Amino acid sequence: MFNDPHEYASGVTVDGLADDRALLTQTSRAEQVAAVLRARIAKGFFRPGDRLPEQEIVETLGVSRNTLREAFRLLGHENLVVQELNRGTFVRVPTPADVAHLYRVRRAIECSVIAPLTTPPASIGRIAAAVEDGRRALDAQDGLALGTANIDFHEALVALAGDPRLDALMRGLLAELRLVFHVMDNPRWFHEPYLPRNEKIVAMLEAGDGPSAAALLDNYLVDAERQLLEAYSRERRP
Amino acid sequence: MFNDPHEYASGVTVDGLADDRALLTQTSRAEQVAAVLRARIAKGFFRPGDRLPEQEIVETLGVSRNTLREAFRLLGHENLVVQELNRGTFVRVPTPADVAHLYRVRRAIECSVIAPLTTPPASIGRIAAAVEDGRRALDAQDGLALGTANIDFHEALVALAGDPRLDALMRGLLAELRLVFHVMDNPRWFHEPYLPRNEKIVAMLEAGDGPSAAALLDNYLVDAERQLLEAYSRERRP
DNA sequence: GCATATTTGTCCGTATGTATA
DNA sequence: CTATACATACGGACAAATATG
Repeated sequence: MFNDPHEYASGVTVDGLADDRALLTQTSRAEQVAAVLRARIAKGFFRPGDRLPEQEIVETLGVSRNTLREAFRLLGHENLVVQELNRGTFVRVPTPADVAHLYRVRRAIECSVIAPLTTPPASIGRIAAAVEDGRRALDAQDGLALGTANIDFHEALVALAGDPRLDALMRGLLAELRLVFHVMDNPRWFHEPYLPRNEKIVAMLEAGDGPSAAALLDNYLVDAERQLLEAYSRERRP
Repeated sequence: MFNDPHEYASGVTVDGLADDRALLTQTSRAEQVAAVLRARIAKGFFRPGDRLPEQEIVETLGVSRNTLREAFRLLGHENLVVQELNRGTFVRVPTPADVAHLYRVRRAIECSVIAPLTTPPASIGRIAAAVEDGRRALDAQDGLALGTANIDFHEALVALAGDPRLDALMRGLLAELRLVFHVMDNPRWFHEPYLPRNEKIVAMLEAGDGPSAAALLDNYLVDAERQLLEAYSRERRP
């Protein structure tokens, strides 16, 4: 098929196109398995502290143990699971120190993205849309959707940098933060008080005032961290 | 010629690799193997673009393919190697976009650590020591030691946060940044102009003026990134 | 504390597919 | 086009550590 000369339309150049084939379908089994497990963990099907039994997962997914173990290594490096030698692989149970770390990095990253802005960013639509989603979720008393909208908001903020690797870093932080909420008994309305602040940040960005938006966001995240740590140490199951 | 296994690994040396087998004794085999390869990459024995031949490494280190593949997954997740499906594992060749990303995160993290400081930090000794090491290296015309001292300086800065996970994050960034210098022809004296700035930052921290130190560091890193990107696109081998 | 069953850690053999000379 | 070397993935094996009764 790729070698059939009739496949080529005259006048069209495909020079170097083959180099990009790697971008199409090329993903290893281990990555695919990791993606499946990552999704299960994110949705809370696998809860923090749960052991992930090799044999059972191997039989369910129809992959070999070696492949699954490669996937475990990936997730371990993402801090979504911990691998205890000769004991197995467990969904990570974040410590308060982990929470502090996550918020520390979030503040540094998110604020550094918006602080330099002096004009309204072109792609502010996605940010505003996330806030509106949050408002609708709040009106509909949908705590889960409110949490999702909040995550979208912060991912959209970081996306302003136009740095795909920064997006990936942020996704990892938020994925880990999700574990914190899965540990808590009642995380539903945690994000409620922060929706008005999100709206104010959008307004400041639309006014081209990045520094003020960053300052507000910084305070916001400090407050959120404190509130979360209080609730976390109170609610989390040992 | 066709049967010589070394023919495949043209440019890759595994001489002395067996010496590092002593490191294989503490945690899981995969982590140990990853540590060995990480060290080899950091020191430039494996250069950016080099393929890491599975069979040869397996034979040299005396571990199974499965274990080595787990180690490769770890290194891939650290962005030190790229795994091209059915082609193999290669030491990563950073792009200019990667350099920009690394400096973006460095600026955000490092500045966020020292900006809040209002009193001289207790553990400033390690920072000052790194600067002094740099001064000695410069006097001794030792470019390699100068680079090492510079890395120590920045790691010590981040260590002020007292966050082990932040230290690990920073180590990863600097490990990847090392790849950039391994690609360049003459990175030896790149850090020279920044030693005086390091000294000034130490002075500001000793004066308890975190915000000024952070501002200086931010400018510093912007300059370094620009200079590095210029030199990188000029010097890097294709 | 002991014996047993289970699970993990690691290695090996092998079949299949892919890329390259 | 063929041949070859290599990577991918699977399955089986066994020792070691852990969990269980």
